[in-house]
Amino acid sequence: MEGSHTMTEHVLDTLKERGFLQQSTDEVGLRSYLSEMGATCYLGFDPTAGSLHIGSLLPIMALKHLQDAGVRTIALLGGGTAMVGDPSGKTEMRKMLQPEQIMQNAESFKLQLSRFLHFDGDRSLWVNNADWLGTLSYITFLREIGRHFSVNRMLTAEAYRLRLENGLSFIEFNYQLLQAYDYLELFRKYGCRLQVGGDDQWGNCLAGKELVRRVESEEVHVMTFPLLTTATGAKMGKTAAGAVWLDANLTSPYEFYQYWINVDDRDVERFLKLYTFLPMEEIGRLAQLEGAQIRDAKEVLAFEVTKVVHGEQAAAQARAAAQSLFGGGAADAEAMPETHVSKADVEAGISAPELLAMAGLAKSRSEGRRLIQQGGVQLGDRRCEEIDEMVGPEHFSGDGTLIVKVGKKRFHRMVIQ
RNA sequence: GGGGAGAUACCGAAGCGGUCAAACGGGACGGACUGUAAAUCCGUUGGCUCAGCCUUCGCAGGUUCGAAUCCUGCUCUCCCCA
Repeated sequence: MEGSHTMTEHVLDTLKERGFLQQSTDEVGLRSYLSEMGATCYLGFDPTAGSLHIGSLLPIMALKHLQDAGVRTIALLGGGTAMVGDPSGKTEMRKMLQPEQIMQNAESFKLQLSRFLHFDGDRSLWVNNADWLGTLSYITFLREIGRHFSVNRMLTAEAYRLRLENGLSFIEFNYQLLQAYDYLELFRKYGCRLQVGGDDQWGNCLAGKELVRRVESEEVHVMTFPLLTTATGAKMGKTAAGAVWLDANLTSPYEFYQYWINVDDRDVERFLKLYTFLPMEEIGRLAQLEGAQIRDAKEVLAFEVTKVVHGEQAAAQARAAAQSLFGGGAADAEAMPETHVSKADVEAGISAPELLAMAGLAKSRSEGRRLIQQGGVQLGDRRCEEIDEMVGPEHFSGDGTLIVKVGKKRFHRMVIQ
């Protein structure tokens, strides 16, 4: 099963060795399917947020691997299913979203995804399940699809057990049927025989597989990816500021890069395999590094992932900024987040806590005040000692900028305008 | 439809008339130590014109010198029975 003829390695082996495979149905059948011409797989995206975040990046990476191996990929946008809401893994019903909101999210998803998957021609498709779910007739749906689902069976599923304790509304109980119907639809329309997704979707995916078998008497496949938690047990991609988004306007390339630099030592190898396209030999070498040298591996990781998401130029810029900020040099920090302040305000003097609040480095002046009291604030190259220190023109350097540092690694640039 | 339980700060959870800006735990943040890591230790964690003041304990009223704590109504959640 090793077969190290690099060029012709089977995608399934690639995915396995990089740690993508969590569960799959009939691996032998799946393997041969993926080798067929015209093999097609789909991945669903839930447009319940305004942007994709790191959590969605893992399946996207997997999809890239599949695409590179010649598999046709379909990105399914859950415009219809988002109207219902997936109860999997949730302890309570999530807020129902407004249709307009969903549509808007869908648009930005498409834009973001097109960075990774090129929706051109027939190789990579973009579909929205609102197109077929939206026009379903309730009675018809119940008669054709609903009758294939056993409530008894659904209730024994792990995904619902949790909710049985806290209450599960009927609308959410229907989610699985709709998702299953998606698979049937894509099988019929595109001959799609593989659905991939996060492992929390295993149950929903299987429901689709079953449905296709019952209705069409055809075997289709399911493959899931692990749901990552960091070595410290936290959910992937969560920071103090919230999720790590793929949208540069929500999480700047610099912050994005920093997220990866700050990853736990124990996660480096795993993440290199999953989130970069570096060859395994290279990753193996980086994984050998020990002690402080692990930082080099983290730099490679951060650079590569940032490159995948934001492009090489942004990645290089983020790296340069990080190196100058943490390497001691006072070099340029283009990629650092910045805030503009008016000349008049600066001349009048801005209190230090106020400045922190303006820059978003503190949620309130009180918080800024506390940060200063705790010695966590640096204005330019001097530590701010007094909570009522006034920041005026003399704090800014010749080019009218002032670098404010909070804690060990949050930098912000104030610019006089 | 009937009966019961409950809604406290980011989360979990104490408090049941004053000493409550609200115990404790987790998380997060700051400091020390380091390698922009982990672990550990110390500190912080409503707002403000900050040794003082203002607004918070589901929402709206009420009792009281005084309410997160008592009363009334409302909203929501959960459980049991139908």
